[in-house]
Amino acid sequence: MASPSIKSCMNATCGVSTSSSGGWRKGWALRSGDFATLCDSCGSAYEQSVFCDVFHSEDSGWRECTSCGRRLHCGCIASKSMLELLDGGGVNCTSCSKNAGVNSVNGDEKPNGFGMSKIDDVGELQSASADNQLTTETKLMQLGNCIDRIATRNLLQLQSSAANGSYRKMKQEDILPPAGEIASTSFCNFNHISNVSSQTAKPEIHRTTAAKDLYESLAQTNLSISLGSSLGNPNPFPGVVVDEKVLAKASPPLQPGPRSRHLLPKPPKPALIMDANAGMVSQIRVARPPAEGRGRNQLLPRYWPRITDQELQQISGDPNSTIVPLFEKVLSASDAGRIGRLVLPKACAEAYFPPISQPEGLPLRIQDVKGKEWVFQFRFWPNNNSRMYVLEGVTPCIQSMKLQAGDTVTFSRMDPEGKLVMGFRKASNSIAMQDTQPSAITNGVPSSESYFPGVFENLPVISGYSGLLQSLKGSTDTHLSALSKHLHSSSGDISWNKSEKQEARTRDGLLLPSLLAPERKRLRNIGSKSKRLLIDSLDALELKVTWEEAQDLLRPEPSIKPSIVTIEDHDFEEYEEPPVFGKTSIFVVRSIGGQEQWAQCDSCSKWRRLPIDVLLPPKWTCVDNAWDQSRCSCSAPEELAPMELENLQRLNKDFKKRRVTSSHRPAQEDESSGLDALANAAILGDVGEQSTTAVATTTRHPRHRPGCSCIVCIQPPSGKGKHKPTCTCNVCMTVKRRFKTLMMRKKKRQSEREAEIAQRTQHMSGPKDEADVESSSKFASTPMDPSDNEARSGNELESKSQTNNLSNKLADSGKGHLDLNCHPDREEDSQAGLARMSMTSLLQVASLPLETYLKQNGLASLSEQQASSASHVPPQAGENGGRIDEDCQPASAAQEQESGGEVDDEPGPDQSQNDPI
DNA sequence: GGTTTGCATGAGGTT
DNA sequence: ACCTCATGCAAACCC
Repeated sequence: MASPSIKSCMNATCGVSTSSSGGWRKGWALRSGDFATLCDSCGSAYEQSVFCDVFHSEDSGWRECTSCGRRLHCGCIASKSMLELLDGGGVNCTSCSKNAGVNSVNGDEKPNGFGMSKIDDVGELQSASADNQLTTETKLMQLGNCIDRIATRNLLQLQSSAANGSYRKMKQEDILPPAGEIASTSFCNFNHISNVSSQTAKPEIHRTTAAKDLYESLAQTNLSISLGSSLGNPNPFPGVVVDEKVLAKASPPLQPGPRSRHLLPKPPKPALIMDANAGMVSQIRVARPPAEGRGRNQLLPRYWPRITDQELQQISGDPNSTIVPLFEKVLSASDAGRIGRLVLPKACAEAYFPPISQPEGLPLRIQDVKGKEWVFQFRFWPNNNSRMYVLEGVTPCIQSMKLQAGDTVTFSRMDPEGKLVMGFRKASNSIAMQDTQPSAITNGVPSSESYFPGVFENLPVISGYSGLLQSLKGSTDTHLSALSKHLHSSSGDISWNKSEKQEARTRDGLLLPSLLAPERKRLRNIGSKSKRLLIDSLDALELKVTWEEAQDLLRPEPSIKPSIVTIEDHDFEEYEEPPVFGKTSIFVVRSIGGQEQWAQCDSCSKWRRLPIDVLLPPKWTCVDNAWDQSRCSCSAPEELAPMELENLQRLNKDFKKRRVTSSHRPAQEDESSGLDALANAAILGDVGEQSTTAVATTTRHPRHRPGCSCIVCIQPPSGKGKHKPTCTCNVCMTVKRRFKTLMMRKKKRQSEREAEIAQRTQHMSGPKDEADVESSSKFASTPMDPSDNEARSGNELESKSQTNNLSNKLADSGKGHLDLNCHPDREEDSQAGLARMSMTSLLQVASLPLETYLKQNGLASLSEQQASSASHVPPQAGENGGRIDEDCQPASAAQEQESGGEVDDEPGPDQSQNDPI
């Protein structure tokens, strides 16, 4: 009961002195029942020496009457009005009107061990009185509870203050009471539990609901706790608004005091249930110092559970169960991997999980939010002079929760039962964002992603919490995710992420500024520790997508011509200026009309023809069409003929589709891009006017515009080389065609020669067109850059020259370009200078003759095919036999064309595709 | 050959 | 300087 104001740890090696101001002792945790005291610093227990004079302790959200031992949940009980805090640190229950005396601790506390002793009725009142009956363990737990309560009280106070609008900027760290304080309490429970061996949680207890509730409550609890603790206010009154001053003062003391070393043998303590301060629903996610646990002090802020008060509140919806947030951890790649091992923070493991002396550890039963119980092997590995704790067999659980690296797993304890509850929070972007922004406030609600502890540190706490949603990505979401459901419903402000919905995460958290600080720290820690995660998670994907998209929009300055650099016989474009962003457009090359650029209005979606050298801004509408007054309004009809429009749209659609797909199958898609360009070009040509060629935008490298057929762009990405037999990417198609072509050629060589001759003859007339086409195709190929578009299709060489500008392209028309596509094998093909023909020529050929050819051969469908899949390989390989060569060689193309049907047919669309060879 | 298990290593963080 | 923990690695184990 009454105790000296100052006590020193009797452990000679510790000697930590603590003062009991207002009944609050720093560095000491009360153990239940026996009145033993644990030194938060060294973990030593002194059963006889130190008595806690103040038993008024209140776990967050819970208050215990020091007189009658009744426990009141502020959430369910109207609150503070029901309680009366005593200066001495005691709490009086207004219902009994008894003075809080010293008594305290007695049994009221509910032992929470892990499933150990349950004090069932946590509900409103628990009679501590029963204490007598309580076993020592129970008592211990109670003690722990007491401690927790104390912490709670502080928290409550803080909360109340917050509620009152007296928010203060507080850094969690500062504000939060030393984890130890709180932790110790809960801590006790765990230990206690462990000792008891009743680790296994008791299944019966309210699972699902409880879990959810718990989570929520936890969140709240934590918050409250953190607050309270942080405050460290001696102020007993929860309801009382705490002055900033007080808080400030409090905070220091509260701050984590000496950390006990894990190594120190700490007596198992019963985990205390942190009662959520129901009354205070804070939506803010706060890193809450662990309520109990011997090692709570030791816990790094990053492991502090971050649960919003709301969450906790909701979780604790069931008055009978209290959720005590224990700790959380951001899953690392290893944790989320298939190994099935979840590395537990040592401090957390030792503080909240049953003590284990053998590496084998013991099975730990943990219930997930859904109420499903999982059994993990809690064990450790000797590591240097320390231990590495792990939970084994977590894969199923993690998978069921769909967790991945970067997501956060939260461990809480459901008090009455002492059952361990596992929650999670989707990190999604969070990780990546951690360091980044505080932002992400959607509709006033910060996205979980935005949860950045650090960010908000300085922010004033909003009384309602609701206002502040900070997304600590990791933190909040985790617990919340589980609770999210409740939260959503309950508080519109905060949307908890359901594990499944990443979206949710964004909103979950409201962080108290004060708490935020710790989070920040935590974030820092996390960031540093899991840098990989940043990239691994969804973020990476997002980034990738963004990048791809960006690529599409990257284009060289229209007015800038690249310089051609030849490296190992390959020409590459070099631009002095960096690429610029612009709206994706489609370039169409018309044999007759030259090149055209088409862009779709962002407003009416109509396609408008633009000068080829125009570079559109990301957002472009008809109104911006300064080049065609007749179509500078969305009301103006579309210029394209139905067929053309259809093709154009199809092309565009394909392109987009490809892009999307590419994101998932980068390798293939990318590869095909160049070919596709040709295909597209061919398609357009087919459709609209035979001569038109459109090239879808694709770009693998910022400097290689869409349509670029350089070896870099055409090559499959390194490491991706595996293409399924059914792969229809341009590369594969090309290869196939080549093969067929070769075969075909061998068979028909002679006959083909003749045919070639004939074709060439035909071609003769075509060359001009080709030239146009080539040039055009180049443009076309590069949607982005008219100039650049060397036909993706193929020839880089040509493309090189072509790449430059349209003009250049035109001029170049593939002369002297090396055809990378050419097969060394195909000596034949390459033989004639035909090889040099280049993709461009192929394109040309393809575009014009192809159609005819296709029609002749019934290939008309090609265009369609292309439409369906630009990369589609023409089934008509047979015919293509010659074609294959085409791909490789311009010559072949010529041949094909010449051959008339053969070459042309495939070439049609395919050719374009093939061209890339 | 693939997976699991246990330990070792070392970067990063904390004291 | 020390501690924690994510990850790598190899032996053991399993299919």
